[in-house]
Amino acid sequence: MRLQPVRGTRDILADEAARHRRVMETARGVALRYGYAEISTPIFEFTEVFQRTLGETSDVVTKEMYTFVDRGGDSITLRPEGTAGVARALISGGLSQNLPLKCYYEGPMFRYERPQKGRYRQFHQIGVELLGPGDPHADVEVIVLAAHILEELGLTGKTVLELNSLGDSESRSRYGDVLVSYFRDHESALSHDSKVRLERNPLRILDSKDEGDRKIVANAPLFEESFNQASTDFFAGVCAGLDSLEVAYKVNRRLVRGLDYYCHTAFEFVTNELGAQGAVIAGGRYDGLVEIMGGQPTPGTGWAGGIERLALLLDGAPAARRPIAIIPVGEAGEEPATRIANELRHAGYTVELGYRGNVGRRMKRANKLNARAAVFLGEDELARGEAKVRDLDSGEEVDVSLSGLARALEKYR
RNA sequence: GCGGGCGUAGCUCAGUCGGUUAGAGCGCUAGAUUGUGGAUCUAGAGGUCGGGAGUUCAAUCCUCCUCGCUCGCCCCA
Repeated sequence: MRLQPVRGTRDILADEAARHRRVMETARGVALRYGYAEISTPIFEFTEVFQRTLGETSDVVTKEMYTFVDRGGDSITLRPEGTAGVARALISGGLSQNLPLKCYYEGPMFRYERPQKGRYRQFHQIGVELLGPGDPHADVEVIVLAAHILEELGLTGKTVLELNSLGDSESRSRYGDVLVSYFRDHESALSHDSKVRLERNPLRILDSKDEGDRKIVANAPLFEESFNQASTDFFAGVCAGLDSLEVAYKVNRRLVRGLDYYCHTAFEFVTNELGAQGAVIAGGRYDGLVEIMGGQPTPGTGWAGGIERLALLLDGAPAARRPIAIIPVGEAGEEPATRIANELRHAGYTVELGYRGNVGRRMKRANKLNARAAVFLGEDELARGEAKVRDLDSGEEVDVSLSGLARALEKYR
């Protein structure tokens, strides 16, 4: 038996768990204020759900999916991202009768990749989807929502919003042709990786990190040169919306999307503090997705954020609550201790009850847990129906009647 | 999937140019203190030196394989 977590998975405990929770609670709270309702889709779906929507040639499909055949003979895949499941729910749950659908989700995703800092095989995402509206206001809303979450997490200064447009499907496809023919002329000078991209995903050449590629890319035709009027107007609308709300962004004409269903808006909130894993929140518009899955054509826009990556940017763990330590003194205190701890917990206190050792040991433990106060239950006090309460910051001690204990501890809550 | 670096106690790390019982600090357990914390002193527990194979009289150290971590590439949150 191998006593280690599977590669790319890990146990998340204590401080790190607290940071994750802070990311999720902050995101959920902000999303609710924007009218987004929580949705929880299954963490596995029929394989086709992801195969169809992610595009047969994307890396996610060809080499990164956790796929297996279940006992009923169906091909099942652990979700590598959240959008496809939401789109599937929209169709199979009849939610398209009640558009717009505004939802927030959080939970684990799975990709079979080589782990790195901020990248795991089981990782966790928060995300929102806005299905129905096909106009730039919707894109502005989800971007502003993301910016708002980062603001509440105190990460505005550590991230930059990069923005681009891929144009509508007509413009994107025209641009694809122009781009492929340009790169064909320079094919011999392209890196090996980019020669492969040229066949499978030419847009990806634009954000290649290879020096030689970058020189060729510098003179490549730009997206907007292939835009029709509608695409130009759409992007202008998004920019205007962000401007009016004073959300800072940087247009990055090389920003593209790996997944096939994106159109128009593409954006990423990036940081330079996580090495190669710069993107902490990324998303865009995916008007063709629902139709590809067999539903009525439904525009959509949204994003996903990496909880691990966001948590890594957070400064410290949120302060743990300071408990009240209950300390039985001698045999006589043992039974009352559990009873009083129970009462105080029901009264809403965070209570720590040591399990063994003399008073000195228990005090050391209380101190290590950063307890705010200690309640001593000794034979003498109990005989009088009292307990001794010690303020662990000041060292001050007072005797308090057991019946008034909960009230007396109010200032240490 | 490709390339580089690294795996010695719970944590951070020494160390052995191949040689007997592998060390430190912190942490942990206990005592000094059977009714009072943070300090101090004392004692103790804790290691298949990541795993396997090879070379050798002898391997934690050298070689190979493997697992894991890490950085970069691919791709992506």
